[in-house]
Amino acid sequence: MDLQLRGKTSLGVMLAQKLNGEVISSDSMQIYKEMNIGTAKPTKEEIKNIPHHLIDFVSPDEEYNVSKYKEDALKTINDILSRGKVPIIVGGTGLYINTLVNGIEFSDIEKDEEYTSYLEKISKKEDGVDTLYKMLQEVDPESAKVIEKNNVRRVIRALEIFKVTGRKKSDLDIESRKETPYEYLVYGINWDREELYDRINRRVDIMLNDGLVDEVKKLSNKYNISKTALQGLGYKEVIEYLEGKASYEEMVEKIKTESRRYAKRQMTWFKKTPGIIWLDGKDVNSMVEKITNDYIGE
RNA sequence: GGCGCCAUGGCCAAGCGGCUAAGGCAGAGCUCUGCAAAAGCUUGAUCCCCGGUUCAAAUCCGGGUGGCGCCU
Repeated sequence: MDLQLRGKTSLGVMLAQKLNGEVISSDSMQIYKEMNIGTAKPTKEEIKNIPHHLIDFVSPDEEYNVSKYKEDALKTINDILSRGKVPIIVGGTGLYINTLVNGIEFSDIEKDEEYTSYLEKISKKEDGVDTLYKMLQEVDPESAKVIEKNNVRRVIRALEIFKVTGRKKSDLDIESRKETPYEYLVYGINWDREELYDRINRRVDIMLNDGLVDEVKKLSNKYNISKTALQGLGYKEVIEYLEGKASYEEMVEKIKTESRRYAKRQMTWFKKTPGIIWLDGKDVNSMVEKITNDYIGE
C-alpha cells in the first residue's frame, strides 16, 4: 500500500529503528491470519526486519477478546523488556490500549454459552429487551445504571458474569483496576477531518484494487469465520455483496462510510485517554523526533 | 404552446384540515473493562413563493417558480 497512507505503521517502524524497539500491535483485526488486505496488515517490506508481535497469529475461525489481548500483550511486553529493547505499541483498537494504559487485570470468567444463547433468545422476543434489563436491575443494579437498556450485548454480558461467578460485574470492574506496572507515553495522530476522510476513501479504493473481494471469497469458502473476525470492517460488507444483497457500488460506499465513522469513533475514544499527546499526522519526521526526545528526556 | 403529475431538514420519506410536522440514512457530539473495525446514546425543518377559503392548512382553492412525463 501507498506509504503515504500508513500513518501508524510507518511511524511504528521508524520509532523502532530509532529507539531499538519492537512493535506490538494493538489492532483487533490484524491478529487474524489470512485477513491481510482488509485489515491493511503491514507487509514484510514495510516492517523492514523490525519484529512485529500480535499480528497474524489467530485463525479466522477463532474468537478473540480484550482479556486474551491483555494477557498476550503483557507477556510480549515483558519479553521485549527482558531483552533490553523498547516495546512500541501501535494500533487503533482503543479498548485494547486502554487495558494496558489503565492496568486492568481481568479475572478468569468461564463462558456459559448455553446461558447467553438463552438470553439472546429472550432479547428477540417482544419486550425481551425490557425483560433482560429488569433481570439485570435485580441482580446488579449498579451495572444497570451504567449500561443502557437497549445495549443488549452489554446487558447480557453483565448477566452472564453474574450467572457464572455469582458476583456483580460492577464489583469485579472495580477490583480489576490495578496500578500500571510500567511507565509509558501515549500518542495520538491527529488529522484534519477532511484530510482524514479523504485518506480513508483512497485507502478503501486501494484495498479493492488489491483484491479485497477475492480475499473475502477465499476466507468464507475456507472457514466458518468467527464472530469477531466477521466484524472486520470491509469483510461483512463484501460478504453482503457476494450474497447478492448489495450492488458493488453500494458495497464500496458502505465500506467507505463505515470506515469514516470508525475513524470518528476512534477520535472520540482517544480524546479521553489519560496523558495522550497529540501529534500532527502530516509530518512523520517531526512525530518521530518529538517522541524520541520525550523518551530520552524520561 | 397544451395537458397531467410532483415540490416536506444534506439525501430518502410519512403525513391527505386540528396535540409541540413520523421514521431511515448521512453529518455532528458522545458512552465504553471479556464480539470493540463491535454495541449503544444524544442531536436538526414550520413543510418552494404569493394570495385566498377556514375558528384552524404542510394538508383545500387560485396564481407564480422549478422538476418529471405525455401531447402538438
